Amino acid sequence: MRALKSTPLYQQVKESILSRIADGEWAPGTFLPCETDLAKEYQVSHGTLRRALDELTREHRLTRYQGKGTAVSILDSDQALFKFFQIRREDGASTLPTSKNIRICSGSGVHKGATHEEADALNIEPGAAVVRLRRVRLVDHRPLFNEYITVPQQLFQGLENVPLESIPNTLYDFFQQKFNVTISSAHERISAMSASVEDAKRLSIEPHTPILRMDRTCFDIKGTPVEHRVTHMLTDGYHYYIELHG
Amino acid sequence: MRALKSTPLYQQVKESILSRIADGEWAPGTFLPCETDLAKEYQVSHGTLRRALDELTREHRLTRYQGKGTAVSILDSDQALFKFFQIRREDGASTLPTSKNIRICSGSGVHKGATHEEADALNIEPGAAVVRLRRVRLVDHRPLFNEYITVPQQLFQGLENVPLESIPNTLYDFFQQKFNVTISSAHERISAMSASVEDAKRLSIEPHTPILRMDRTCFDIKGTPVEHRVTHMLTDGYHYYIELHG
DNA sequence: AAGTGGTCTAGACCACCTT
DNA sequence: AGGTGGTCTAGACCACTTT
Repeated sequence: MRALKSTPLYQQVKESILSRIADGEWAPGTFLPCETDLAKEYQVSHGTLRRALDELTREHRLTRYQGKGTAVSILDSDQALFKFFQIRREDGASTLPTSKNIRICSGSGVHKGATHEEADALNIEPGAAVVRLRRVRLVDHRPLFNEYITVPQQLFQGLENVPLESIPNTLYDFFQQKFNVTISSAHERISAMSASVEDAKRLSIEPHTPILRMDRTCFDIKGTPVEHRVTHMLTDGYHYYIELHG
Repeated sequence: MRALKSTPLYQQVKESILSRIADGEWAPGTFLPCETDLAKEYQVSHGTLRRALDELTREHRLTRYQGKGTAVSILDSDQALFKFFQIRREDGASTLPTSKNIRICSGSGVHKGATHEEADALNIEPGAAVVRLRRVRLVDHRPLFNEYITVPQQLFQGLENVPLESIPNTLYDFFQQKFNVTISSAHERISAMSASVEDAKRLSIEPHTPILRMDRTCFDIKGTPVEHRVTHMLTDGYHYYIELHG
C-alpha cells in the first residue's frame, strides 16, 4: 500500500475499496468494517482512510450512518440519475407517471431486428436481435407519453417472455435486479414534432398537435449502451423539467 | 466564528468566504490570501480551513494552483454549467450559436415592468423595473432561436444603455464581468408549442410549425434568481442534447 | 531560498445509535 | 456504557512555482 509515491495514499485506498465492492466482497446494503479497523488493515491513519471513504460517499458508492457504520450504497437509478430530470405540472408539482404496457416482442433480421438507428445507438449490427417494449405512460390518469423501448436481446435474456403485467413502472430498477444491468449514464435528444396518427390515438389528441420527441440512450457502468428509448410526450399542462448545478 | 456549535466550523468558514466573494471583496480571477493567513484570520486550524477551501474548489467556486495560490474561479458558465446541455445537429456535431440582438429596453409599472410570470420567476414584485433583451440566435447562419430575456434592473444598472452591438454572444460571461452577477445554477422547463406569427417571421417558417419552448431561470451563487429567459427553438435538423451522469 | 498548496499523521473530543 | 461516524487541532513533510 505504500509502494507508489506518485499516487496519493487515499487514492490507492479508495481504489482498493472500490474493487473489493466490485468483486462482491462487500455487497450492496452490507456494512464495511469500522473506520479504525479499516485504517489498521490498510496501515494508514484515520484521516487518510476517512478521505477515501469521504470521496466514495460523495460519489454515492457508500452511505454513512452516524453511530451505525458505513454501508455499500444500493443504487436507485430512477431516483439518482433522473432526479433533476422530471415531468412537472404547470404549477410546478412533480408527478409520478404510471405505465400501461401494450406489447413486448423480440426479433432479429432485416424486418424485426435492430433498425439502423437502433443499431447505431446500441452499438450493435443492424438486424441484430433486440427486445422491444411498447407502452403508454399516464400522469394523473391521463395518457401523456407514447414510448418505444429497444434493448439488445443478448443482455436481457428472457425479457421477451415476461408477462406484460409483471413489467414494472420503474424499468431501471427491474433491469438491475433481474438482468444485472445497472444504468449509470444517459443522453437525450429533444426536439419538437407533430403528433402522428398513432400518437393521436394513444394520447387522445388531434393529429399534428405539437409534441416533444425525446430520444434517450442509456449506458451501463462500463459505458456499454443498453437501452434506446423514443418517447413522444404531450406537453399540454405539463412540461419537462431539468435542473442544472454549477 | 466559534459562536454556533450546531453548524460545523468549516461550514461557517466556507459560507463566509462565499459571501466575501459574492460581495466582491475577492473578484473572479484574483487570488485569496494564502491558507495559513486565512486560517489565522478565521482562528481555525490549517485542516479546517482547507476543508472549506476543498469544498469550494470541488464546487468550482475556487481554483487552486499548487505553488501559486488559490484564486476565485472565472466561471465560463456557458461552458461549465451548460456543458452537458447543447444544441446539436442531427449528425451529432456540436454547434456554436451566434446572436443577432434586436432590442434592449427597460421599464417598470403595469405595462413595461415585470409581468406576473417574470415576477414569479425572478422573485420580485409584478411591475418592478426590469431590462428586456430580444435576440435571435443563429446556428450555421440560420435563425433557430427566438429569445426573450428578462433581468431585474436593480442587479444590472446601466445594461439598458449598452449598445446592441456591444452585447456579446455569451451573456453569462458578460454578466459576471460587467455586473458581478455569476450564474451558478439554473432550471429549465421544456414543452412543445406551435410557432407564433413572430416566430414564423423571425425563423422563416410557417406559423403553427411545431417548435420547442424552453423557459429558463438562472440563479446566482446565493440562489437569487437573476435571469428569466424564454426561448422558442426550431428543431428542424437540430435538437437539444442533454447528458446525465450517475 | 522562500512561499504556496498537497498529503499524511496522531490524538482529542463531540454527536449519534445500540445494548 | 461502548461503539460508530463527525469535527477539529497541531505539526510534519512533500511537490510545485516564483524570486
